[in-house]
Amino acid sequence: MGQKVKLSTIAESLGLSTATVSLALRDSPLVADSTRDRIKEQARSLGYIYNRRAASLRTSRSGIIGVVVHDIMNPFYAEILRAIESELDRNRQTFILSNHYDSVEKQRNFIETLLQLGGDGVIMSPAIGTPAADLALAEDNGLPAILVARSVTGIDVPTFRGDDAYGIALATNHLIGLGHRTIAMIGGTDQTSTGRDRYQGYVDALRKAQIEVDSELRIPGPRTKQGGFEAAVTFLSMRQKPTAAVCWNDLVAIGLMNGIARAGLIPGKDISVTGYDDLEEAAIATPALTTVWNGQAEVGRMAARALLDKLAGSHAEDYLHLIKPEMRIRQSTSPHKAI
Amino acid sequence: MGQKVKLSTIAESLGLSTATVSLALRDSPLVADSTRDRIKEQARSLGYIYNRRAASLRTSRSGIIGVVVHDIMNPFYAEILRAIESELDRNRQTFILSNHYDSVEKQRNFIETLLQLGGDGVIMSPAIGTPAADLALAEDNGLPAILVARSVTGIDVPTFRGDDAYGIALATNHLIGLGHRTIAMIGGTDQTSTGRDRYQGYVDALRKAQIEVDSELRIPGPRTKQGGFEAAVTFLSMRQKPTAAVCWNDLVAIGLMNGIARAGLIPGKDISVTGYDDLEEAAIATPALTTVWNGQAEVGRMAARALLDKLAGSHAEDYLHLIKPEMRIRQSTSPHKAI
DNA sequence: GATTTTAATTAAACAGATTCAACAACCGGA
DNA sequence: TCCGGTTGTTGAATCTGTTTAATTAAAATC
Repeated sequence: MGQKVKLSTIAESLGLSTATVSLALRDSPLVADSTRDRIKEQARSLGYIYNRRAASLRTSRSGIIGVVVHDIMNPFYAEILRAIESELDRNRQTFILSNHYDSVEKQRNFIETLLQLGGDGVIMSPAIGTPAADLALAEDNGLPAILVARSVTGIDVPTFRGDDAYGIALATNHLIGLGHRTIAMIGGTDQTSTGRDRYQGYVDALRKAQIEVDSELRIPGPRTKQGGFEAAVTFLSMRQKPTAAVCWNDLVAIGLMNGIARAGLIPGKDISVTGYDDLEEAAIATPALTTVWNGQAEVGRMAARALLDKLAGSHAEDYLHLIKPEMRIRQSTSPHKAI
Repeated sequence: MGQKVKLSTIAESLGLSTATVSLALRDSPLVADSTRDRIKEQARSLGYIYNRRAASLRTSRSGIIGVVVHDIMNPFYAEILRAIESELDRNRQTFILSNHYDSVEKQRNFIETLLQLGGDGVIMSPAIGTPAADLALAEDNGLPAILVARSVTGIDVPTFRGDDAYGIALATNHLIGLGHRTIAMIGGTDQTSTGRDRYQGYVDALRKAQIEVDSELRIPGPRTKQGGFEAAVTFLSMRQKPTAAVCWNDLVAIGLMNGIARAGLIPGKDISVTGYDDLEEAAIATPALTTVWNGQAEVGRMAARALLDKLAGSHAEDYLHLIKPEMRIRQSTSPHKAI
C-alpha cells in the first residue's frame, strides 16, 4: 500500500498548493472550475482518503453524534434508534451507539469518550439515577445533549417523550370501560420518573372510576418478555383474582400472555391484557395486542431534528416535549365476563 | 466555559513543558513520580479533556472499531453485537455501529467513514452482494476486516459463522425422525451463501431419508416475524398439506406459529415447527420453540477477539471458522399424527 | 575534585487538513 | 501606459498531542 495519499500528494502531483486542493475538494467557489475538476479527478485516481481527524482538529466539528440508551436490543429503543438513524443519515452525520444498561458509570464513560472524540452532540435516554452534573459535563464542554424517553431533573435539557400518565390512563380506562374492576399493573419500576408517572396514571384512572386502589395488584419487575412471563405465576395466584392487567410495555404484555397461555387460560378472553408502546410486534402477537401507541418514531425523529437544529445554531426555548399517546384496540382485551 | 483546557494549559500552570505533561498522563516511566502526581492532580482540577483526534493524528491509532450488520434491531444480530460489545468494552475500544439493510452502497459509505475517522478495524456481517473489492478497500487502507455470520468469496478475510448446512440438516432430521414426510422450508432467500447452504442442508437430509424433494414446499420470504406470519397463508393452502415446517430462523418460526394459531390450528400439535438460532425468545414462545442453537454469542466473542489479536500484531492463518450448531428440542414439534 | 552515569526534562519536528491575508495575472476603461 | 477591480492561487499560521534527540541536573565512581 505504498505511501498514504494526502492533500499534499495531490497538490504536488498537479503542481498546486494544498490550500487549493483543500478548497477544491470542498467545492469552494474560490477555485476555478477547471482546476477543481482536475483535482477531483486526481484525488479519485490516487485513491485519496479524507482524513477527518486532521480536519476536525482544525475546525472543531467532527460530524460525530453519540447516542446512548438503556439497551439497543430492546425493540422500544430500537424503534427510537431507527428514527434517529434515518434522520442523522440524511444529514450525513456519523453516530456512535452505546448501551448503558442503566449504569450511570458506563454512561459517563460514554460521554467522556465522546468528548475526547470531539463529538458534536449526544442524544440519550438517561440511565436511572443520572445526576444533572453528568449532563452539565457534556454541555459545559460544548457537547449539547438531548434526552429521549426519560427526564432528568435539575438541568434544562431538551427532552422528548410520551405523556406516560396520560397513556396509562388511556389503557386503564379502556379496561374499566369493558367492565373490569380488579386490574393489576405488571412490570417496571417506580424508581424512574416514567415509573412514577405510569403508576400515577393507573391510580388516577381507578380513583376517577371510584375503584379502590390495592397496592398488592402492583407487580413490579423487569421490563422484558421474560419478566412478563415470570410475573404470570404471581398474577394467577393472587387472592383478588384480577380479570385484567395493565402492563408496563408490550414486551411484558406478550410475556404475560405467554405465561397465561402456558397455564391453560386464554389471554384476551379469560384475562384481558394491555401493552404499551405499540411495537411492530404487537400487531402480530397472538392474540393481537391491545396497546398504547407511544410515538417512538416521532420521539426519535424529533430528537434528532432538535439536535441538528441546535448544531445549526437555532435556539429553542422549550425543553419538555410530550407526545400524546393513542389507544390501539385489538384482540387481547374483551368485556368482563359476569360470573 | 472559559478557554479550553489542553496540554499546554496544564504545562504552563505548572511551569513544565507539554512533552512532560503528555508523558506523565500516559504513565511514562521517563517522568518522576512526584511530577506525575502533580500533573495528574492538576489535570483533574482543571477538568482537562484528552483530545483523541489530536493524538491519533500523530499515532494513527484511534481506538475506534466499526461494526456493521444487516439490522441491529434483529435479535439474531443483536445477540452477536452484545457479545462483540462486551469483548470490545473490556479492551476499552469505542465502537461505531451501523445497519446496512443489505445495501452495498450504505455499507461502502460506512467503510469510507470509518477510513476517514481512522478506525482501527471493522467487524461486519456483509451485505448481500458485497464485492470483494469493498473489503479490499478497507484492508488496503489499513483497516483490517473480520466477517461474521456471512461469507464473501474472492478474498481471504477471517470469517466466523455457524455451519448452516449441518444445522438445518439437524432440524430436518429431527422432523423426519418424528415421522413427518411432507416438510416445508419457510423464509429466507437463496441469494446468499447462507441461503444456499441452508437449502442444501434441507435437501440433503430429505434425500438421505429417501424423501422426494418438492420445490413447491420451499417458500422464500422475509426473515422476520411478519414474514413468517404472512407465509402461514401460503403454507396452509398448499396442495401437499405439509405437516411440518423448517423455518429460516426463530423469528420466521414464531411468526408462522402465530399465523397458524390465527387460523385455528395448534402449532406444535397439528403442525410441527422448527426455528433456527435459539434466540432468548425461543424458550418463552408459545409453544416453546424447538430450534437450532447457532452460537451467536460465540461468533461475536470470537470475532471481536480475532480482531483484537490482529491489532495486537498476531497473525492467524485460518480464515473460515465454523461453529457447530446444536439441537434444542422443545414443544413446537411432536410426532406425526397418522391420519 | 574530575569524570562518568543515570535520571528528568525539554525543544522542536511532526501528523494532515483549514483558513486568511497577501499576491499574481488579467480584464476593461481612462 | 497606468489604474482599479476581478479571479485564482498560495504561504504560513493554526489546531493539539506525540516523539526523539538533546540538554541539564544530580548522583555515582575513581
